[in-house]
Order: sequence, then structure tokens, then C-alpha cells
Amino acid sequence: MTRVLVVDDDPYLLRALRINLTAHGYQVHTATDAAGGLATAGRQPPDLAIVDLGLPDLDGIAVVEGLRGWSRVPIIVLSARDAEAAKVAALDAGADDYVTKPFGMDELLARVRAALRRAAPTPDAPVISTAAFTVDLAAKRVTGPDGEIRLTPTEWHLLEILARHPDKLVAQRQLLREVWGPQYQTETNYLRVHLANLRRKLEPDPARPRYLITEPGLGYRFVP
Amino acid sequence: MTRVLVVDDDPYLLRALRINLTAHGYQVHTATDAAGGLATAGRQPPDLAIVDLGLPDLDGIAVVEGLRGWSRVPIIVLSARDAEAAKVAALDAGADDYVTKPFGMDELLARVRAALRRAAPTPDAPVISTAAFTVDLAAKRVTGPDGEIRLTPTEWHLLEILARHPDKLVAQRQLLREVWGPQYQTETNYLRVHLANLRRKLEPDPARPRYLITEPGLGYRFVP
DNA sequence: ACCGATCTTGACGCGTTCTTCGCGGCCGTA
DNA sequence: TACGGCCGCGAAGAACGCGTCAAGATCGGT
Repeated sequence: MTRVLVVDDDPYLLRALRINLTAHGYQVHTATDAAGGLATAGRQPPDLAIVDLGLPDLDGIAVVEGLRGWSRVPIIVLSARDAEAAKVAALDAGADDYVTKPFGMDELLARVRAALRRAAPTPDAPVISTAAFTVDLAAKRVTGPDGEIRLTPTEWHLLEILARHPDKLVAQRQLLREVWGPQYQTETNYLRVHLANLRRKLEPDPARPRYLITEPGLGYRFVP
Repeated sequence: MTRVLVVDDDPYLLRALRINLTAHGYQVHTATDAAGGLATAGRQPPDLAIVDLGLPDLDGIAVVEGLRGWSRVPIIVLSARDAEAAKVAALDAGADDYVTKPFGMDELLARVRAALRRAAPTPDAPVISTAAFTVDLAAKRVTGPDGEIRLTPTEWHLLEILARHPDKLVAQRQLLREVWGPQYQTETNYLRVHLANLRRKLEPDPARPRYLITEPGLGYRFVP
């Protein structure tokens, strides 16, 4: 079962979080201060941590730092509206997301799901092979028949997304959003240029692509 | 250098410990409460921890538990004569040794040596070799054809991270975060400078690196 | 307070990479 | 057949990233 650690000093909020998270199938551990939170995390490493920045020892950031020292567990930070500086510090320290109080329970649950989803795709086969080349996602390396193939950052980023969803159609918007950001979602010509460069480096016959397939008007597909 | 973390709320004792330990060649980090201690341990994992059970948040045991969650670092607990129960609890939680206050500094130092000696046999395969040099991760030493190569702390830290992931591409952000901290994630020029220095010390032809490879825009790769 | 080692910071040249644009081809539709 | 949408292609200038050097700034030890 997914284990969630909640560190908060407000007993009412703690109770509300416990009830809601439990109701959604999470196993909840709680602590009311930084020391207790870190100790609990040590005893029972959680799959996700929710940390209030306004702890009695004024040091929710210590929890983030303490966790980040040994764990990549997703951390969601709770903060009051005016604690901007602390929030930024917490994110710098390695927190993954933040929720400003007061917040709706549905929003928090959504962020919990998002954080877990983001963290989930870790343990996978990080090597995808085709007849023409091999993609090693962990080492960020592409090997062709003549040895290593050097990709530019953008090319690698595109290939990585496509390779993580083999045989699946990836929408143009999604590619543009993940590589260039939300405000570039219509610049489809970027995709054309960089896909062409990728094909030139990877495809045996770049003019007639076999692995990086265009689905006109929709997106692209990686077929191993 | 051997790193010792001391968690104690008594400033006099803290000072005495720092002076004595430093004098005996240990690198000392200190904290005055459980949260700070765990956070410090996360930032700079110690080789040994000395923890006073009588902390202001009454929870030295939390430090022991928090450390034991992710580390096998030897832990020596300090306790007042009458705190038998807490002492037992600390040992149950995973502490390695205890010293009853008041104690002689020589005794403590002896126990420190003993604890480190006991922990020493931690032999996995912490040695990575190339044709040009050898990296001993445990001993924190680099040996070249002409004997030992002296590295600065930053250089060693960088090389250590790269050597722990041979053949893997390590992202710039990750290097910056692990060596300098989360708020330096964009200072890529640090990497350029220190990598250049590393190459000057390690590479046969620093202008054409063979072991410390740059992947432009992405990060660096150590190829043994 | 001084000194050496180390780290930070800024500047420069150079090669690479990205962006941007125009052109031509393919295809479905009017 | 004409037309518009979409794609592949090539090329040019701009922007970026890297390596390098050298000058402060910082730190620890004497």
C-alpha cells in the first residue's frame, strides 16, 4: 500500500488529512514536528511526504533537507499564503510541489496523485532496442551500428519522450509542451525540424522513416 | 577526512567535543537539536554520529531512528547517569555504543576509534580503475601513474559522483545540486571550471578528454 | 594579521545548436 | 484543375554552451 507521511502541527488539519488520505487507500503516518517527522520517515520510509512549513520548531525546511539527504521521495509542502520566502526555500531544498493554505482537499489529493505518478515511472526497462539503434534511457545514450550517436539536448529530449511510450501516438502539443514549455504548443515547425534531424541521425533511410513515424495532424509515434 | 556529527544542546560540551575531535583529525559538524542534526546528516552524511539523549525536544532517540532509516553510520549516544530507560531505548533503536555523563574525553575518543574500526570493514567494490588513474571511493583517493593525485574537496566531490555512475550521463543539475546545493542548479560555469581542473589533473591530454566526457547541454559522463 | 590553497566570478573566442524563413511536394476537397 | 493545409528540406543568422584564463574573494591554518 502507498505510504504517506504527514508532518503538521495542527491537530485538526492532521485529522482531516488522515481521514481523507486513508479513505482514498493510502496508509498514513503522522508527526507533529520536524524531528518526529524525520524519525518516522527513517523508521518507515514513505512513498510520499506532506510537510507543513509552519511547524512549532519553525523548521519544516529541515524536514525537506533531512529527507532529501537520502531519499527522492516526492515531497509536497503546505504553506500559509504569506510565507512566500519559506516556500521558495523549501522548493530550493528539494520539495516537489506546494499547496497554499487554505486549500481544498480535492486539490491536495490531485497533487498527491500527480506527485506519485511522476515518481512512479522509475523502475523500468531503461533500454529500448530496434534493428538500427539502441536507446539507453538511464545512461542517456544512443548506440547505432557504428557506435555511439551524438544527439543535441533537444533531440535527446524528443527521443526520450517518444521512447518512453513505444508504439503510442504522442500528440504534437504534448511534445511541444514537455520540451519547449506550454507557450510553444503551436510551434509545430520546431517538431518538423528536430524530428528531421533525429531521422537523419537514426533512420537508415531518413527520407522513408521506419521508427519515427509522423501521424499527420496529430503527432508522432516511435515504433521499435 | 572522517566526518563526525555531534548533536548536543550543551554549548560547553559541544565546544569541548569539537576541539578535541578536531585536534584528533576529525572533521566535526554540529547541531543543537534533533531536527538540525538530521538535516545536517542529510546534507553531509557523517562517518560517525555522537548524539546526546537529553536534547531540548526531548528526543535524541528521534535522531537515532531518523539516521537508522537510511544509514548504518555508527552512533554513540551520550546520556545522564539516571536516564537508563532512554539509553536502552536508544540502543534498541540502533545506537552502537553509549557513554554516561560525566565522561572523560579520552574514553570518548577511544570509543569513537572503536566504533569507526568496527564499521571499517565496509568493503564493496569502491575502486574504479582506468588506464590513466584509479579512484578509491572508500579511501577517497585518486592514484595516477606517478603516485597519488591531490584533489581539492570540490574536485573530489564531483569525481565521486561521476565515478559512482560509470558510463551514465549525470545531469548538470544533479551535479550542481549534490555538490553546491539546490539553489545553485543553474551555475553551470562552476562545472566548467572544476571539470577543467579535474581534467588537468587526471586526463593524459586535458584538451581532448577521454574519461570525463562532456555531453553538451546535458551533463557529464565518466567513462572508465 | 598574514599566507597559501581553494573557490568564485567575469570575460573572451569558438564551435555547436536552435530558431526562423522560404520553397516545394503530397493529399484531400471544392 | 485549383487551392489550402500540412509536411519535409535546406540554409542563414542568432543564441547558446563550452573551455580557458585570470583576477578577486574566501577560508583555514600559522
